[in-house]
Amino acid sequence: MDFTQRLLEQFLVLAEEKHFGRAAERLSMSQPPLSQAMQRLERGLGATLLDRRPGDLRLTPAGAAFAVEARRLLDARSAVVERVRRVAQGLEGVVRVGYVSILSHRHLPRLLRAAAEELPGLRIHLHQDSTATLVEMLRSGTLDLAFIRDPLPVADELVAHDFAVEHIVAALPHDHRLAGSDSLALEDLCDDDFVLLNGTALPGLALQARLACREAGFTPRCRADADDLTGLLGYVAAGLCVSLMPEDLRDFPVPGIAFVPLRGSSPYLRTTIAAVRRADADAAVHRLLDLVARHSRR
Amino acid sequence: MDFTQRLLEQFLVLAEEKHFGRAAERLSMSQPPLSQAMQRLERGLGATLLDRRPGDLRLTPAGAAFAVEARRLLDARSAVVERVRRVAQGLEGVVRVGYVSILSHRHLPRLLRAAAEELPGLRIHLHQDSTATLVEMLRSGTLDLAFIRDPLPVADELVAHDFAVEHIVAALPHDHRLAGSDSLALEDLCDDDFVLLNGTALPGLALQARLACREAGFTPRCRADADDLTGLLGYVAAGLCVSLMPEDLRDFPVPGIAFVPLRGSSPYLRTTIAAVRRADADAAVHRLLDLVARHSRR
DNA sequence: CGACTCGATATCCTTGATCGTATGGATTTC
DNA sequence: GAAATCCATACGATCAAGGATATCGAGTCG
Repeated sequence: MDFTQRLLEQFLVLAEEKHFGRAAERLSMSQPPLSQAMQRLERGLGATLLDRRPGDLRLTPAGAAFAVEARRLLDARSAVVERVRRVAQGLEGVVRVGYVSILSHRHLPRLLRAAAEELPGLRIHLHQDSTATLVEMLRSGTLDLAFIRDPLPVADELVAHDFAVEHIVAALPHDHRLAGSDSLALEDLCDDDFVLLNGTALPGLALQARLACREAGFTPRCRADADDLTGLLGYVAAGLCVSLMPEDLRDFPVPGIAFVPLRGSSPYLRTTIAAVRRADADAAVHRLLDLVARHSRR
Repeated sequence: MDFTQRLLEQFLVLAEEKHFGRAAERLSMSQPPLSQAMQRLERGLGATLLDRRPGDLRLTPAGAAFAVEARRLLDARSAVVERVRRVAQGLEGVVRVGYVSILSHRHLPRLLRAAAEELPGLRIHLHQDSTATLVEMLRSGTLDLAFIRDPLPVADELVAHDFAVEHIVAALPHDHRLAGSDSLALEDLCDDDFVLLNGTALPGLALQARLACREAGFTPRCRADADDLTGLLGYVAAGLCVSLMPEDLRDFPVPGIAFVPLRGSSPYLRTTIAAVRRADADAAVHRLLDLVARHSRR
């Protein structure tokens, strides 16, 4: 048995009207084919739905049950159509987003808020990992979108979109002579002991910190190095070194550390990009990417 | 768009196989019509469901969503067929049952237990009322089945089925000379003061009590009468009168009253019948009626 | 480059769903 | 009993679904 939309509709109208003639009229058809359709329906279901007593047509208990279920079937059907269309348009769905740890502090919550407001039907699965792993997941299809540091390793299959720029600030011990300044020039620190990343965890930052110093005309005297940011923070808080860090860290006050902006910004910034597969046709990904573009810091 | 069962099935098989050729084979058809069917489906939905890339066919997000929904639609559809059939066969549904108060104590629980066990899909709506009202509700279609006292008032549209017989017992004050007996003959009470129903509430019992006395060869000296059973019980418990009552009341011990069976049973009983509309085609009612017949006390 | 794979397209056929008009048969109503 | 009402039946027409075969075109692989 195959309930066509039409057949269900015919039954429902008849169940309302309880009169073949009137029902047929409402359905813009003549009465006999309606009779036949109802017979087909009853035959297909193997149950009598209508109690045809002369002068007053009623539903059998089975008919009454079917009227309820038929309405539900029709509703379910149009809900399915609606849902599929929304998914196809990217208004509903799941996007798997990867990001590097730095991003989590300020940009990601902002983005998630915007997405929840603009694309309430979208569910975003978050995954934090290293840039290299994220890129691999993106290529293999485990991720749909990744926020990573600027140099996109393999550009052939992936496309990058600017997302955010982030200034580098100096991190000084509280008792440093410049700790109270509004800003400083990087060369003011040329005689200080530095602690910098050794490049295993955040190669972008490690590189750019050294580049910035070279541009300022000196090679930083590195008294120590560290695997990650917490290592840097430890050295600085201990009052042993100064360091260079992403400005976002200022949102997380660390006892004993002062963050001071650098004057002259151009080389002293790092950019975060949103990368997606070039061939990705997922509409939800593109909606999200569009939102990312509109909410990106330029 | 009209999702035929076949079309959904085709899509689901294709979504599993991810290969037009194999899917067509599993569907016992050739590949081209399957291609066309999927094109029709996509056109109808207004969304691309399949990502046809050479050598590997995938579902788009919309396609994946539709695969889930299509499965649900098919399940819902067969569930509807199943449910309608069960209702048509009387295995599921609602039966509105009326009963007179006396019945509630012993027979009704027994019946409900049996129904819950044998016809678990059946819901029974209970309504207690007087015989006259029940009969009227039955005729008007507000009730499907009614348990009432033997004389069925209007037999033309209704049919009666024996259900239970109930003996009449003597109700004596505790200090009555026969209160301790195992049984007594009604004529032993010919000189006692009686309290009987005046016939407004339970005309059957009122009548049969008097008939029983006449058959025993005396007219009861009525010191009082009452509207209902509680009135009778009051008089008897007060030690003022004896009375005649349905044996079921023995299940509810009343302080100060002794119930003593009567010897010679034939006239001293009342029968409860199950009445239904003669023309009722509701399968559930007939299932229940059949169960009633099998569980009736003969 | 040629064979092969795989889905799309072209073309045709069959069938059943769906509708129409005309009519029959049962019941109610006046 | 005649008229009216209401649903079922009979019969014919149409059209789209659903299928088959043959072929094309794109991409893959040895």
